[in-house]
Amino acid sequence: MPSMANSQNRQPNGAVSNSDARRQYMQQILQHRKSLPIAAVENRLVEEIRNNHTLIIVGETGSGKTTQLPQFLFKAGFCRNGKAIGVTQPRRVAAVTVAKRVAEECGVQLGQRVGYSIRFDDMTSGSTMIKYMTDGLLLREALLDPYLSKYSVIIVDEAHERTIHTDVLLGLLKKVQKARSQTANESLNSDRAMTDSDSKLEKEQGADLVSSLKKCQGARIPPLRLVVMSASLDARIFSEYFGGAKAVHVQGRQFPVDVFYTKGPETDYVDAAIMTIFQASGDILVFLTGQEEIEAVEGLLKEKLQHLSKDKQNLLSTPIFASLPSEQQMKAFMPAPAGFRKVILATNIAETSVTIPGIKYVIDPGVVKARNYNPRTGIESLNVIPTSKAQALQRSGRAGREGPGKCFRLYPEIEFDKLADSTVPEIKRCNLSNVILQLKALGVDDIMSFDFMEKPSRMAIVKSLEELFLLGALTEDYKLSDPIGHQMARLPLDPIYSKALILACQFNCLEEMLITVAMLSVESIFYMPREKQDESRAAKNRIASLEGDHITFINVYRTCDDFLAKSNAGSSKEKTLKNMRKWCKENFVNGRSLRHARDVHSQIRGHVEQMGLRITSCGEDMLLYRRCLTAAFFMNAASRQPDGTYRALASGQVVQIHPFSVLRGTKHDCVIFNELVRTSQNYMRNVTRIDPLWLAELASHFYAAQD
DNA sequence: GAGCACTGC
Repeated sequence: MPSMANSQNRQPNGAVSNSDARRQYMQQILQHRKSLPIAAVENRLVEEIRNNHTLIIVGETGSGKTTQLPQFLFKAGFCRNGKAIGVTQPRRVAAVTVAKRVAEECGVQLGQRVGYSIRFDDMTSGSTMIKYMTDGLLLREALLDPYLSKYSVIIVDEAHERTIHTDVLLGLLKKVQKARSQTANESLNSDRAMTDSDSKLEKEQGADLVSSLKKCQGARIPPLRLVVMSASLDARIFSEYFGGAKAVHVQGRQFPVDVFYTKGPETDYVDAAIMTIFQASGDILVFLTGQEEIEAVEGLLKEKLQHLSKDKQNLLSTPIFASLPSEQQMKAFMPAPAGFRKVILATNIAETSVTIPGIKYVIDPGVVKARNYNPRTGIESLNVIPTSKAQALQRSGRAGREGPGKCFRLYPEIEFDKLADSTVPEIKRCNLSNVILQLKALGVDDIMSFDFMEKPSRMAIVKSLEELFLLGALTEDYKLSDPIGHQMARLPLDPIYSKALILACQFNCLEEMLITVAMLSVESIFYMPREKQDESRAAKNRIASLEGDHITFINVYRTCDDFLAKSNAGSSKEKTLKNMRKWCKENFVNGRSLRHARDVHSQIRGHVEQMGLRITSCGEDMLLYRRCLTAAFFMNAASRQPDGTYRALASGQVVQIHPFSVLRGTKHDCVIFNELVRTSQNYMRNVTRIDPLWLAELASHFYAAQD
């Protein structure tokens, strides 16, 4: 996409009037829109969507589908009934940037006809007709409006990524679609928008389809059109899922990327990557598995450069990974100084989440660190595994954004053929408690027979149902409990954190627990660069609580709050942000994470207040607070064995305190933790010491059989 | 001396 800065405020030499400049600019935009591959099939797409309930669009990168299709549909009158076009994205940034772009193309103010809505940031109004949003947000909307009645069309973009939200959303949309065509028919077929396909669909459906959705009595909602957009070549799975829905292919526009393979297998891909870096001649993007590996390669590169002649030292390496503070991430986006070439050492973040300009070469070792979840043990693991074919293609595509590029895959071509076509959908790799709670709140009682695109294992479903039951969210017959289950479903948190809040109200420490769940809901709070390990560790120890990580989080949150209150009473928002950045830097706290935690905190506080829970503080009585933690996280308790190891009480597994925990190296009889992660060993993350007697007292239903 | 890929409500 050519960069077209908004020229509205730029008076070109004063020679052209403002309105002329604007006209010229709009003309330029129109030309650009017409040149997109999708423009050639506008009429056909509009017709297909008019005639089909569901349409699958396979659009390659650069086809313009995300920005153009909603505009086509708006123009074709899909909003005439006052209903909006919703477009979902897996990522926040995408929703925001695309909405901004489309508002500009339409010549309207963002938040008017075109807007976006993501968590913490709603840029929509009553007049918004094209609404971009995250898929998770639309799922939340469904809790309040089960028919999604304000939309005439929903476009699910990037469906090939198969995030857990996309998968659940597709299942839900299928249901909503059927239900809505039924209500449309119930209204005496008076809706002229009814088409043959609507009545065909109505005949196919069972009588009880609507019964699981809350009935919207007397309302006449027109049928819902659904468009599933995917970049994967395989449209079949989507088409089959939607009863043989029609699929349309739209060409993309990318520069060619030559792909090279190694002759034989590489024993050491880090070594091979470094060799390849020195053979390429432009800006390079190297995909590595994690922070540790990136830092190792950085070190090796520096070492190697020192042994080269001066004229060959013009290489600048920059790391980028998610937990890197944003100021340092920015360095990857800056052009290298004249005469230098840039090597970006990146994790998966550079696959889809960020696009680094100027990349001509991609080095792909063919591995990725991926999360896996074992429902039996409740342990998450991070393993280095081969990428999928789709992932390899995505990576190589990063070299062809601005011109022809090259991709070096550090494995032989026959290995590529052996790779899985696509990555295992997230829904098969994670804990389902949250998803199940939401489905239950949407009226889906029988999870086992819910029409998932890809069904999670029976074990995973059963385990999560069990967990929700133990938390009191479900009754004995696995129905959503009242009020606890309903309250928990309303909170945008892991169910166990929602439960902790409800309990904290009874323990009079809701203020502390609000901070806790906010801090637990965000990415790592402490930042520990390898080269400043001692300094960062000292900073952490200054603020740490001997009781454990939970109280340490409260300390961090409150200390920063106090600092802000003292240093900028009454000053501007920018000043506050600046002060916060300063405080974070001095204390080796990740500013992005802490800001995020403050956002979560205020959002959740709002929800909790709305539920009528009283926010009280336990003051200095942290014993009370730890008892409350015990009551909430009783399933995650571990006790120390005579041999010094810890054993998780629920599963009996040997576990250890995570090296990042403030309790690392301490010896307490009993602890609670938030999650189990398996890397080189089974680690408990976020740990607090408790009295073992509290377990029997506060979670007798779980520990009844124990002495 | 150990060790957290990436999203999202």
